Amino acid sequence: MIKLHNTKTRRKEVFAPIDPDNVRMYVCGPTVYDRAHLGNARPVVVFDVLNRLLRETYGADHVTYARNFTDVDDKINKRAADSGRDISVITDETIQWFLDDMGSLGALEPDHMPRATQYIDQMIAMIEKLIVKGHAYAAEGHALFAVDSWKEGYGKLSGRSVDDMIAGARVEVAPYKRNPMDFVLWKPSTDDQPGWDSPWGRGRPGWHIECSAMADELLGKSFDIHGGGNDLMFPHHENEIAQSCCANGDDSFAKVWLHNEMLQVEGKKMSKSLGNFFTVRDLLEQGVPGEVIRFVFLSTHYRKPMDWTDKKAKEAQSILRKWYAQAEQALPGGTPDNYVLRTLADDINTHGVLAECHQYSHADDVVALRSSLELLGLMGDEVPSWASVPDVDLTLYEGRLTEARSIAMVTKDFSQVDSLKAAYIAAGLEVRMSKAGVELVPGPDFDAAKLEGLL
RNA sequence: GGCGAGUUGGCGGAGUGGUGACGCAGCGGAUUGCAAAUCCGUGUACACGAGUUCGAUUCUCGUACUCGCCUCCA
Repeated sequence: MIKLHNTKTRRKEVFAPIDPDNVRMYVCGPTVYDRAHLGNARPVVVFDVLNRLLRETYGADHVTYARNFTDVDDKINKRAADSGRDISVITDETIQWFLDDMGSLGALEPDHMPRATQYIDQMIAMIEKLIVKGHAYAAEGHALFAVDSWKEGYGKLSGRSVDDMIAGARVEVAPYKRNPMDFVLWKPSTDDQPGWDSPWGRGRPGWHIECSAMADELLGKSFDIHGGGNDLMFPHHENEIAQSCCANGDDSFAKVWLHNEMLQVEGKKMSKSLGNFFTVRDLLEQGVPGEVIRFVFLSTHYRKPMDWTDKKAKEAQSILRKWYAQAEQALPGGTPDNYVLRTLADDINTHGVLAECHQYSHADDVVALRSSLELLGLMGDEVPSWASVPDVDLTLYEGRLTEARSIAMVTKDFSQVDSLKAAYIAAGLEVRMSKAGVELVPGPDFDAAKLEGLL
């Protein structure tokens, strides 16, 4: 039994799919004009975990997950104009970057990854439908959604009314708008901007219509889950709902709305406008493994703000290193423990699963540990190379230290032992001495070159 | 100004109407030639005020503070 916090009702609800044989989820993807910053990655990881949970629960063949790429947008146009590069070159490149970076975080690719530019016809059709039904109108080359035509529904998701919003509105005041809150479905393009022919002239779609059109095309008029960052709640998701529900003529569209909280840096939201952002690629290049980033993300519940700190990353790295060494002893593909599944099913309580992993690790239950890590997407068929223990034969070095030690036991002069030990530690080895003998274990900073000449 | 989310021990961070996770760090001990690793033990934490209740950190209301959205943003 999966429970999810539905933004629409502001409550945690038991999730009951419309059709258990085809559970459908749509998540808002990126606008592709630049490398994804770390904040962009949070929803990707959150909904990747949910996707895995749904697949585990309903069967991998009974889940359809769609996430879009917005490849028509003024930010892209600006990037093209500034760099002199072709729009398609920029979007193709950025999409591949995104997939590579998110792949590094262990995110499975969705079943559908529609690009907005491939669904222009569907968008135009939906806008025409809205106009026919009196929910939209054409004006000066634009097509606009008329919020007054759906006053009873507009603003419900984000808990505001049309009248409230107009009071403190900071929206663009355009003479062709009937109501200041009306938003653009279609806008005219100049000759140097990308455009498509439409009943309202050559132009391009507004931002929100693509998600409505693509979700309709790929998932149907009603589907189960719609997700994204909570900064999209208004206006983006509100506008999507308005478009889809009015086009469909009922209150269909997504049943459950999920929103993840923002990622923060130094207590402030990471965002492009604040300039306090860094990319996933930056972190990977600094040597922070994708699994570590994922672990840090999963250690905070998705509906709470999360501060990214170096301390968390370091802690995550050493915990994962320890876990991988244990999990390696189990076979891949095990069935997740029931308790773990129940925990994760409780509104995606990833932290709870990690807490359970600590218990498994402590009890050395390598089978349960491995299946849990796999469920969270922290482990595949193999231990990540950064965490795997180097395959080196240290027998001779162990013998050398054992010998020095047994002599010292008699002479009580440990200087030779201490200097050997120091040299081994300097080479990144962990030195374990006990009555049973000497054991050397390569640590994260192991450097075989530093062992030369020590025999 | 409007709307929303949040406030848990040194830090991070779950959860619960009644015997108060877990991780990291700290402290004490075992172990060790000394260590490391490991193991055992250890913390009278739930912003404040009022209410409901036999009993609230957990429910309700209010106050303060923090954060987010209302403009491109995940």
